[in-house]
Amino acid sequence: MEKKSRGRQKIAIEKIAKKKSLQVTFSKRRAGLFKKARELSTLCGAEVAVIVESPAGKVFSFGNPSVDSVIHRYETGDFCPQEDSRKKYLYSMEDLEEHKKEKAMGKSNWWEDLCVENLGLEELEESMAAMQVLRNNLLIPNLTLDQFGVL
Amino acid sequence: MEKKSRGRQKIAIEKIAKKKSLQVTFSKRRAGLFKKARELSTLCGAEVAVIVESPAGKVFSFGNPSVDSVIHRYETGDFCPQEDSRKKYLYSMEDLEEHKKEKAMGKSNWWEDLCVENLGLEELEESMAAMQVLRNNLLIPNLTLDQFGVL
DNA sequence: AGATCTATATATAAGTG
DNA sequence: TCACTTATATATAGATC
Repeated sequence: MEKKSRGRQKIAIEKIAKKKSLQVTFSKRRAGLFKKARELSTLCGAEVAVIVESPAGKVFSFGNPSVDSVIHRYETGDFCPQEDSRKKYLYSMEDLEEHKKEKAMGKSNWWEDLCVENLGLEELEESMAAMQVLRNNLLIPNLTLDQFGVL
Repeated sequence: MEKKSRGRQKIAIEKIAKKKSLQVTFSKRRAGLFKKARELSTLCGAEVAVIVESPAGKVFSFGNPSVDSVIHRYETGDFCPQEDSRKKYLYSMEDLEEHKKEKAMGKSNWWEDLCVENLGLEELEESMAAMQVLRNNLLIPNLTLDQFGVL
C-alpha cells in the first residue's frame, strides 16, 4: 500500500534557504518553544521569559509571571532607559475607520486594500514586500526602511 | 523477555510534587528549551532570548545575538541597523527555483511575480503602485523615486 | 496564513551507575 | 548532580486543503 507521506524528515540545523519553508518552520517552532517554556514554568514553578523576533521583525514574547518581571531579575545593575521611545505606528484607528467608510461606498481598489487592510500585525511583512519590489524593480541595492527614519 | 524500563511516562502539566523529580525535570527541560531556542534562531535567522530562573533563584539565559539586544528591541521597539535581521530576508536561489516551479504549475500570483521576477521598464507604473503602498503604509508624506537618485 | 494529516525525528520520564 | 539506557510521548517536516 501507498505511504501517504514520508513523515518528518531530518533537517540540518542551518539557515533554511527557502523562504516559504522558513516561514512555516518559524511559526511551528515558535509555537513549540513557547509551549515548552510554559510547561517548564508550570512543571517546575520556574520564572521564564522568551522573546522572539521573526526575520520580518515581528516580536513575540512569553513570560511567567511576566516578561518584565523576569527581565528585571535578569538585569543587574544600571539599565539605560531608552533615549527614544517615540511610538512608531502606521495607520491610526481614524485611518482605518475612514477606509472602511470609503470601502462601503464602493470606492476601494486593490492596492488601497493591500495598503490599509489587515495591517494589524502583518504590515511589516507587507511593507518589506513592497520594499523588495522597489529594490528589485529599481535596482536599489541596499534600500531599507530605516533609511526613512520611521522604524 | 523482561522490559528494562517502562520508557517515558506521560505526566500532567502541573507542578511536580516530588522535589527530586522537579530538580531533574528542571535541568533536562531547561537544556531542552535552550536547545530549541538555539535551533530556532539558527534555522530561521531569528533573534531569540530566553531567561529562566530556577525555583531556587538561579538565573540561566540564552540569547542570539545576545540577551541584551533582544531585550532592548522588546522594550523599545527600536533596532540598531547593524543588527537588523530584516536585511537577512532576501530571496535565495532556492526561492527563485521554487518560484519557477510554481509558476510552471500554474500556481503563481501577481504579488509573488511582482516581487520575484525581474521587471522591465514598462512595469514602472507598477513600481509607482508599490511606492504608493510604501507611502501609505509608512506615512512618509513626500516619498518620491528621485530621492534615491535613480530617476 | 492557518488547520490537518502522516510518518518519522527528537525529547524526555524513569531507572541505573 | 551528571552520564547513560530504554521505551515511549511529543514535536515537527512535508504535503494537502
